[in-house]
Amino acid sequence: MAQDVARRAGVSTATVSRVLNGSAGVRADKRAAVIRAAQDLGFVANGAARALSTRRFMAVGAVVPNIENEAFVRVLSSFQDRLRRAGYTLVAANAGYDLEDELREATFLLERGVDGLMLVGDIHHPDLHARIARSGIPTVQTFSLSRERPCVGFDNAASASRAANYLMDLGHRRIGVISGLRKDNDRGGARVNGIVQALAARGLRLAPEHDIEISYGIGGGRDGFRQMLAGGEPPTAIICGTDQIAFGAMIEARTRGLAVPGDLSVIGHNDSDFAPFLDPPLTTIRIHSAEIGHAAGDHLIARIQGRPTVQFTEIDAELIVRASTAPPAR
Amino acid sequence: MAQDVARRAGVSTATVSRVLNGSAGVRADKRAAVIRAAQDLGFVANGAARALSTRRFMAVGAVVPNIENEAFVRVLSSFQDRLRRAGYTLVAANAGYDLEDELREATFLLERGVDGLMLVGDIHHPDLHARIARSGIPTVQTFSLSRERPCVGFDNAASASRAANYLMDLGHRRIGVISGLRKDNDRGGARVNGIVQALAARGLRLAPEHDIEISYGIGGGRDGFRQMLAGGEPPTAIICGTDQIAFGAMIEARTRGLAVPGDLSVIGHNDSDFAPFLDPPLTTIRIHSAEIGHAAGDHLIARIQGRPTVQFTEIDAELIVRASTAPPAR
DNA sequence: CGGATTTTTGAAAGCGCTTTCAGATAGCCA
DNA sequence: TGGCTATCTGAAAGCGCTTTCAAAAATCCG
Repeated sequence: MAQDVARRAGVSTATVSRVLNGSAGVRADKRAAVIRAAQDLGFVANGAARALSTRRFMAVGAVVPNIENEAFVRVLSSFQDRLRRAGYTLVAANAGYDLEDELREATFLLERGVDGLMLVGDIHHPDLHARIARSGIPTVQTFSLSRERPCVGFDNAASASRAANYLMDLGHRRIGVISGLRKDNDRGGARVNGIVQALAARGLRLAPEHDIEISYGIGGGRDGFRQMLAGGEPPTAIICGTDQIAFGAMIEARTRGLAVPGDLSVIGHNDSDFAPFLDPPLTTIRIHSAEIGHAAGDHLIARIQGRPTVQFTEIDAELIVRASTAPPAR
Repeated sequence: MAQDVARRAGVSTATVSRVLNGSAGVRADKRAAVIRAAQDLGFVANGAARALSTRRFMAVGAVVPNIENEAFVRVLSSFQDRLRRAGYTLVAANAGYDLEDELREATFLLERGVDGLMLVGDIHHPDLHARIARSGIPTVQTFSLSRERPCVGFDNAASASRAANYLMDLGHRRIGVISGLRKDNDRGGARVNGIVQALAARGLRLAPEHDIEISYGIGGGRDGFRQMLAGGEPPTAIICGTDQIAFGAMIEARTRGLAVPGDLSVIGHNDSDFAPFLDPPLTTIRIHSAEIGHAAGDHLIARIQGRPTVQFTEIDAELIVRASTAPPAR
């Protein structure tokens, strides 16, 4: 098809290619002729041929645990933003919190052809890195930090610790945790660990009946808190893995006649859209999704283009204090 | 690289290709040898070469107004589900409710190489269809119906009408609308039209001060309702373009001392996760996102593979009645 | 104005697969 | 076992670009 353009413009395909790729060294009149011809014909280069020839796919893959999860979507969106600017396409895939599936999806992307890959978290299928290494493309890990591999993320343990310390500073001693499923999820695990450590540092511990693991969502939060109440003395404060879980827990608390924050302080994670509008407005740990996505995108593009990069980027999470937390009742 | 496998297996690349693509007619022992060799070498076919050779990209594009919008994400997710089953990759792009941007993104996908394209809604840049036609790939329109082009969607006007009729059956006479921005958005427009028609059918009209257009989100909903109250006699019921808007309106109503549904009935759109958990639980129009995505995916795959399809698929939206609607106060 | 440079240009060689087509093998039956 | 099919297999021709390399054209300079 570049043939057609070449014929119409009275030049060779080599010149067509040069013009369309903006390389210098084409006389102005020929350049104009090519552009005209391409326009007239509505020429659209064949991406596969170009990719085959240049050995560049102009595409970057991303494998996230759940495309429907707000936190990941926000990061993907800002990630894509940066890719597009550099002329790259984002191809996103769903791993569904399962290492086998993640491996399968990543392999699929590798086969399809991508120039770089974004992954979430630290825990992967044992074969994943070998396979990526073999393909020779750069990778960036997001949402959690790593010493071994390039990453853009935050210290999940530290930010959860901060939340726990904040609650303890308010005077809470019985603190509970409702997290999403932690199997194959280093972020969730790290958060709980951070909380456990913070508690330990002040001589407290996370009671097993206050350590609840449920599936994500508002319904999960309700179930989780119900479960927690079933286990003896209730906590005076809880830290939830997401704002949805926190929302569910607050609903359940209200149903049980517990006032938030009077009888129960609640902290969420992610600062979802609705968090400031809950009743009471939810204290939560805000992840700077846009910055993570931008940094990850910039990093990957730079690596693909062979520019120097930093391997470790920490984007601090932030505790947003609203009205769902208060000192415990006397 | 298929070279390497061929050499190692002691066959030609033709046979390697045959084995790896599952085509019949390869003797069992050679087949096994090829599979072994491929495995040993960790062979991953070059997608570009394959695409160039087969003239198939094994990718499908989708351009949605906003990747961060729950309704679109859910459809994309189920759409992708079907594509993956058929071995296709989804490449999604953001149009941001702007026709120029949509055109640009669609063109980008076309260049990159996709075998099919999913679009949202009926209103597009005048050049879009010409460009798609030239590329010769099948397209499917989602979220709204069309007589001209293959589509999978629902009748936005009819479902909004249904909501209005339901409110009128409850006895409401002053009904307001808070919609998202309607510029270049046929769905929003159709919904308002549906409501206007339903009202007209019963001799009512939508007062201009009760027809509010705001940007999406909870904050938008609050602002919208505040604006509506500023315009004279308040409505006894409102229909909102999304559940987020409805949520915002409910918050604003409560702030103003209006009880829901006592003083104000509220209906949302989309049946978001949180809708059943609001206080009171939100009556809303549920869009069967998963079915839309599946149907759109199946349709496109069938077209790509040259199988017969139906051109018009209506997936009915459904009014989910919860507690945010009631007869108006006397 | 002729020769030395510099700038442009096109022919042709890939890129790594798939697929056709004809030849090689294997299988079958008399 | 020979002759004839039915199966398999590999050589080679693309797929539609990019890019190298050498030749052609334009420009420069003494």
